[in-house]
Amino acid sequence: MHKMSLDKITEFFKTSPKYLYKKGEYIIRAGDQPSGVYFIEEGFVKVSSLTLDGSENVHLILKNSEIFPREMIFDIPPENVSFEAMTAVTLRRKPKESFRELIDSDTDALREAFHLAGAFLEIFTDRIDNLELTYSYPKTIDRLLKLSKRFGKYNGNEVTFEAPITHSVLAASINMSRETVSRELEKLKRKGIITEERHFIVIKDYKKLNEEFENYFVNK
Amino acid sequence: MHKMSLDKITEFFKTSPKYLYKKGEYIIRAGDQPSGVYFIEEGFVKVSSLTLDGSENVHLILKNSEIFPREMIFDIPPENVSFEAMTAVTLRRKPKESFRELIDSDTDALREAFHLAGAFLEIFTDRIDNLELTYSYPKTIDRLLKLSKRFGKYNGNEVTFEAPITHSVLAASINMSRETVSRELEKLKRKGIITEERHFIVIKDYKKLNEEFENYFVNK
DNA sequence: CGCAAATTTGAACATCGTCAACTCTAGTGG
DNA sequence: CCACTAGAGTTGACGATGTTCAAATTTGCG
Repeated sequence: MHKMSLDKITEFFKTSPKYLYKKGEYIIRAGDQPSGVYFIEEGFVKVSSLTLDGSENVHLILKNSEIFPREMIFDIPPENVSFEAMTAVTLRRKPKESFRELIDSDTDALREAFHLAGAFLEIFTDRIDNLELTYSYPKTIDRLLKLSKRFGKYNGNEVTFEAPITHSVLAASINMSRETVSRELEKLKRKGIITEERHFIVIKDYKKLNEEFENYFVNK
Repeated sequence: MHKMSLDKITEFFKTSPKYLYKKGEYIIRAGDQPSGVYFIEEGFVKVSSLTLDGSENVHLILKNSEIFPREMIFDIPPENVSFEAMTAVTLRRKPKESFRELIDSDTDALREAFHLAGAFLEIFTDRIDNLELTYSYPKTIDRLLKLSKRFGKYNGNEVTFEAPITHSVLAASINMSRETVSRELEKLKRKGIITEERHFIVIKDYKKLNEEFENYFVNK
């Protein structure tokens, strides 16, 4: 997300007890009534739903300092999504009412929440841009570039992801089959642009990855 | 959008001069520096971009009481999109600075803007849900259902659209070819669920359209 | 070491996009 | 009021891309 600090919101959650989740555990199951607003102190949370034909659909991966579920923060209808710990996760939780109260009474907190909304809009815009691509190669590349922005640790031209992004999570987030993702990543590996280490994708040459995306459309 | 009133924001724009646009005219061209924040008093505005391979991509259709561009409202990077009048359009315009000033100084206005953000998030969520569908038939139906929500005038089980949605706009908003949209609409027409009158789509049986969507996945 | 999860690979198949030719509709001007 | 034109929609054939299914292989971790 952006540079702006979320001091008031972070502060607000500091006083509540910690909740620990193990990798793979559900925090909220689709359809269940959430017990409040959650603040991620540590770890990664996968937000996903099942499509009508039974396949998984990864909407978003949340990281530390982010809050969920969205319907508790904004005035929007509840979404039918699950929240699952992708790694060991530490959360703080507050009742919905007290969060609403915070942003109703504290203008700074409201301003932070407004800012958060902007950040979400940006994530969604990225996601839409991706879904609009039709070919699997640029689509996969685009995803890697966006994931870098959100989860990448840069080291010169090399980027490592701090979140455990498996092929199948990647596929479910861009509406492609796992097999196709594997095939496209394979192409990138052969070109020496990425490698994979213990199921963690490493971008060896970020600049070249970018070029690879742009060049794709030149010959088309 | 939602039930909440946008009194403060509407009020704010009331004092600025009117701008009139004819059907087909550009309000902001992609890449141009917007001259301020626009408020739609009357008409429909198409927000679109050109994809890298040259095809049009309709992001959103804006209607009266809505404001644009997004980067003037939220702290997000500018988008490379065009704003085009789909019908005759009446706008009001204010400088960016004075809008920022409004939401910085007036908590009610900030609250309205926050609410607006929630509404946009919902629109985007709908759009993502659609883009995630893989088959053209349910995808087309889903689009019609969402368009009803935003532009529909209900009359019992019949819905007419107030915005001029051509096949080609429909196609460009769900990432399908115009031809495929035509074919899918044709199926719906044959089933008596929709009709078309002077290039305006009319949903004859909203309930059945809904069922048609859900049933699609039953046999799959 | 052994199991489960993750990935790879190949082949057959289906869906949708593209192209091209055609039809229909609405709006314009003579 | 008719002819013309541009925009919009229809239809059919074809091919490309990605999904699906299945079987084999690799990796990670207890």
